[in-house]
Amino acid sequence: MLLRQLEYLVALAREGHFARAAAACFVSQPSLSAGIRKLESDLDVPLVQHGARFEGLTPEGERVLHRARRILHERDALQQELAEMRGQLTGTLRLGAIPTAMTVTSLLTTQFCEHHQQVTIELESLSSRDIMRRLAEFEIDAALTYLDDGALQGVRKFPLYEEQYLLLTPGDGPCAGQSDVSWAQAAEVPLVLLSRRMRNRRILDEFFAAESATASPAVETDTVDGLYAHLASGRWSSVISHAWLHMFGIPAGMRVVRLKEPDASRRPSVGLVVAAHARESAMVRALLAVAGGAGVRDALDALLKAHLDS
Amino acid sequence: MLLRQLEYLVALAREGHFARAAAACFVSQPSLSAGIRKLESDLDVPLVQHGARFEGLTPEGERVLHRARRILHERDALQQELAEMRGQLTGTLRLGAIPTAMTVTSLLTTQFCEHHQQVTIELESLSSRDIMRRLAEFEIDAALTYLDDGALQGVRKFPLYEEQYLLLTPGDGPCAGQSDVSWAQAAEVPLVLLSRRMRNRRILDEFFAAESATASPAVETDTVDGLYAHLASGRWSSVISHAWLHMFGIPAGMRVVRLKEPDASRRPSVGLVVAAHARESAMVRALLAVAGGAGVRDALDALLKAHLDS
DNA sequence: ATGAGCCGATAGACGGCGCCTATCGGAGCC
DNA sequence: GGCTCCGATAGGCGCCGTCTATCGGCTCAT
Repeated sequence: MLLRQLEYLVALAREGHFARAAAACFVSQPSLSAGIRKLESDLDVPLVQHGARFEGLTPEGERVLHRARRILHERDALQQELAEMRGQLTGTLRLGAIPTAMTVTSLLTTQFCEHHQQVTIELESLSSRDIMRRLAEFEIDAALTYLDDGALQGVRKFPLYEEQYLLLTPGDGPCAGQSDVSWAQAAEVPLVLLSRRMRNRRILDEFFAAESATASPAVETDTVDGLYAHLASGRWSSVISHAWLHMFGIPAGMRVVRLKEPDASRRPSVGLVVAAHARESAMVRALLAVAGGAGVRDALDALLKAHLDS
Repeated sequence: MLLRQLEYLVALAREGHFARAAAACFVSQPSLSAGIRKLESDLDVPLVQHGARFEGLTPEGERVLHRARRILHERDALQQELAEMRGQLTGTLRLGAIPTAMTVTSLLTTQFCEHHQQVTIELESLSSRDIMRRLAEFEIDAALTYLDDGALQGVRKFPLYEEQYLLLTPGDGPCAGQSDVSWAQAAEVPLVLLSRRMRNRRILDEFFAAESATASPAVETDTVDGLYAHLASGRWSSVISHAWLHMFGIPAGMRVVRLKEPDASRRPSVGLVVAAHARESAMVRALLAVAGGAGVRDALDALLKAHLDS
């Protein structure tokens, strides 16, 4: 049994396609095919359902796949550990983030890159469900997401900040002059919001519902930049997270107004999650060290204060 | 990096000797040497301190060694898992036991062998410290030892029985007719006991001390069979665990007398320990399944009752 | 129905490297 | 100084992982 063959299996399961998996492994398609068959003969068990096309793994194949991921992860951790002993981390830090947390990743990555200049970072926008899957399959090292998600199991959580909400509204709009607005008020203005499929939106809807209001956005989109793109027209308002300020600031001609919180202690917590089994990865340890000292919460709070004062 | 090379490294660390490690891997000495050097060049780090003789691993080597053991263990677990899916476990169950628990292992192994006829069992007598080391280094799957040992860390415990103590004494001796004896009384008769280095003996000494008595054995030995060998002469008595009855029974011309317990709730607990990381090993799971249903405690209790009644 | 296109398996050749046996160089020891 | 033990080196063999080229079969559209 060769580690290479395990890589083939993992790639095949990921790509669901022999030729693409081979390309991902930088080998020819026959090589990958042969590797899989060799693995099958070594383990004396069929791993893939052989047919005209790729039709998934056998039950045994799934089990082997799981083990293979663990073995390969151990190997990667070994190499990272050695790199760490040499004084510098190398390789790739693979980060995921839900779209609404994407904006703050730079607060982490810039500091991380300063400390570990040999590391390249892969940052991917993912749904919270995908984050869990990718963590479990060793395909990302860590992710930024809401921490109060019931589906977060088998992970370790590291809070970074608590989300606060602002109404971003045209300077000449009805709410622009107020020091704060209620959620019910906000529901009355023309809105652009994220899609209902997204966790951020569902949180907002809960706040609206708490004041017996319902938001009826004119536009729904599934990315934060898509949302801002619409705001630029000056026709709409939106409810934004204070964490987004640091990325886009406040578009020209607009104002932010704080949304009255029914209960400040229930601000949704956003933070890093890492697989419970990744505790011993040098890369993850380095990330957590940076995250611990990054002062994300304070930086965002200061930014919020500055924007509200202006 | 090849799995084989990791095996070489583990073997080398274990044997402390290139030629012996090679023999353990069933390869020639140059092959093992080459494998180690290849591993060093692949990882680009020296792993062994190269000198005229083997002088230990480098710090990096120790780290790699640790990872190597984990990787190889994952591989073994994979193969066991497949064997389990085929309906029968194969391979080797590697068990350790402290000498005083050695006698009861057969209660587990016989049942285990019945359920899993393809599995061979390696049973080794080990000190409790060695048990911890071997578990950590993936060299044994599980072990029988005292569970109230402070050094038991990073393991999962599964109690099997609580040790009760008996005075095994010549039929014509002073205590033979009594229904029970105190520890102070027992300290007065000529004794054969286990060595002070052994945990069982230290437990006995605590019981003696609780009655302000001190045992002064005429003979100390470090194996249970060595102890029984002396008892055969009919000159000595000994304090035995009730678990030993099932192995040696009661030698001809001798009697067992129960030792009065100051506090029955403080009987030392004996059980299985497995490495915390071994939870997902098919072999370990099978062992625990057998151990759970073996009724070791009841079997030993019944045996004790039978011998005391006779 | 038939041909185009995609997918995975097969054939055959090349080359790396893991393994062997045989031997060497060096350290420690009577 | 010779003996012994240990690990490194030399050189050859053979397996197998890799490649390119091609085949067989399925799906789908014309």
